[in-house]
Amino acid sequence: MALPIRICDAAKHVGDEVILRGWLYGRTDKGRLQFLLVRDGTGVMQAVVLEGSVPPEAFAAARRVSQESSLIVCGMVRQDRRAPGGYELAVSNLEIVQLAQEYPIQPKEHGVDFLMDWRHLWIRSPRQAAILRVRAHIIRAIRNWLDEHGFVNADTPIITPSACEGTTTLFPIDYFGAPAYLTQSGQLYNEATAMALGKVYAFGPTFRAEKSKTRRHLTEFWMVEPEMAYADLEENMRVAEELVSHVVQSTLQHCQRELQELERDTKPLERVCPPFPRLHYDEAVRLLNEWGVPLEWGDDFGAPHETAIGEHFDKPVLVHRYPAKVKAFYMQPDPDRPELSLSVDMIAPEGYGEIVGGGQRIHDLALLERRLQEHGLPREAYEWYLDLRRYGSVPHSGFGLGLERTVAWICGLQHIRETIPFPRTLGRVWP
RNA sequence: UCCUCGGUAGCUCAAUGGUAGAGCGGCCGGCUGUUAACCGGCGGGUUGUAGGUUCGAAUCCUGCCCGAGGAGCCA
Repeated sequence: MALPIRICDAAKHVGDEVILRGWLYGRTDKGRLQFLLVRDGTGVMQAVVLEGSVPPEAFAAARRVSQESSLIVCGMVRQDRRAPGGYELAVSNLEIVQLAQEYPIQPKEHGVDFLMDWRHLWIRSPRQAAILRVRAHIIRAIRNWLDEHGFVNADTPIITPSACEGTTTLFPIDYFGAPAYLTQSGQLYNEATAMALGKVYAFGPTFRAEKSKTRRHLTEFWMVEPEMAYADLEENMRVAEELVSHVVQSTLQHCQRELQELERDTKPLERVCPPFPRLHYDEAVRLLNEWGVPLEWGDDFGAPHETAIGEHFDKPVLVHRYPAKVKAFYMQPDPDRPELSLSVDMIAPEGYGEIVGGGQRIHDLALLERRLQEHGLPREAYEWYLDLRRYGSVPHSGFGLGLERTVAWICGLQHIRETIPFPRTLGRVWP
């Protein structure tokens, strides 16, 4: 009896009578011979329908089935080097589930705006589906590594009460008449859960109302944010490089088919293993000026600086000890040079920019209070955060890894908007 | 917010002040090995929008709208 199979398992069923349930991706009409490209979410397979080998009504269906119609196809799997992918289905019967209307997306070049308007259908294309499968694997790899290394998943709220660092980059919402905001980071809460559980991570969406219009920005994106009690900057960097290396190697191992579909050159990814180069901020400034990308000591990196650093190394680079004034208020100062912070950014190779930002947090109550004041932040909003320094404070560190930037890098994509099923960017909240 | 480029058929584009076109998709017909097939036929337009210049504007000028790339911004 014929059994339903998934196209990704077709090679295991050569000679078997099977059932494919999917959608018509494409076709070639040769008259008495119909080549139907059927996709089922796991892959695409050619189904060959020959007049006379199927009931007349099934052949009629094969002739009129339109792109993206849903259909169920029965037949025998056979190996044939003429078939895309090497396997095809010799069809014995076929049934249209729903005959699709004229499909707007053709298998050819389209403009970005057009495709984004049809994003709910665009994700059916093999390339977009491959990206989403890689994204899913990367999420799994991140969770697996953290779970296996003693981190407890403790998610932080998406609705937050106060505008901690100014309201311009926050999306305000009406919380039963009171102002509230969508989170831009779970970090402050992670520090609380880390004091409760030792090593934790939050993994969820974050929101930034920045008017950024670049290939690296979304207004809604996902971050994984590990936080560790009793960890210093060095341990933080070790965890970041091991996590990123694991994610890359695991993706190479499990997503060969997808990376091939994306035509990703995997050689640069194969090199991604510990240790990553570590670059002191002082040294980074010196090198950038040497390379002709001027940067004054004390300034933060812009896109050209990140690109230059990424281009000069064949692994992600850990840039550490940025000047305190370009980093957040809670960054622990370098004990030897208080004008520097114990901060770290990881810059991905191949021009993909910053994928990790983090550092060691201030654990001293008095210093943290002083920093809040210096940054002009409302103390009342941070009382609970200051409590973490009143009740068993310890040195601690953590970082945030941007999921979409990581997916874009590993997949080798030109734009971050393809890394999430329904991207939210400046000027697009639809569909 | 700034800079640059763009907006013509469902899609991808052409027409460089003088009759708005092609390819693809769709529809009809043909073909037993196609690979974004091929061959023949058929439909498809308020040239983003509002003004201006001109005998005449898709084309030149101005405002606005929308989009793309980049910058700034971005724990």
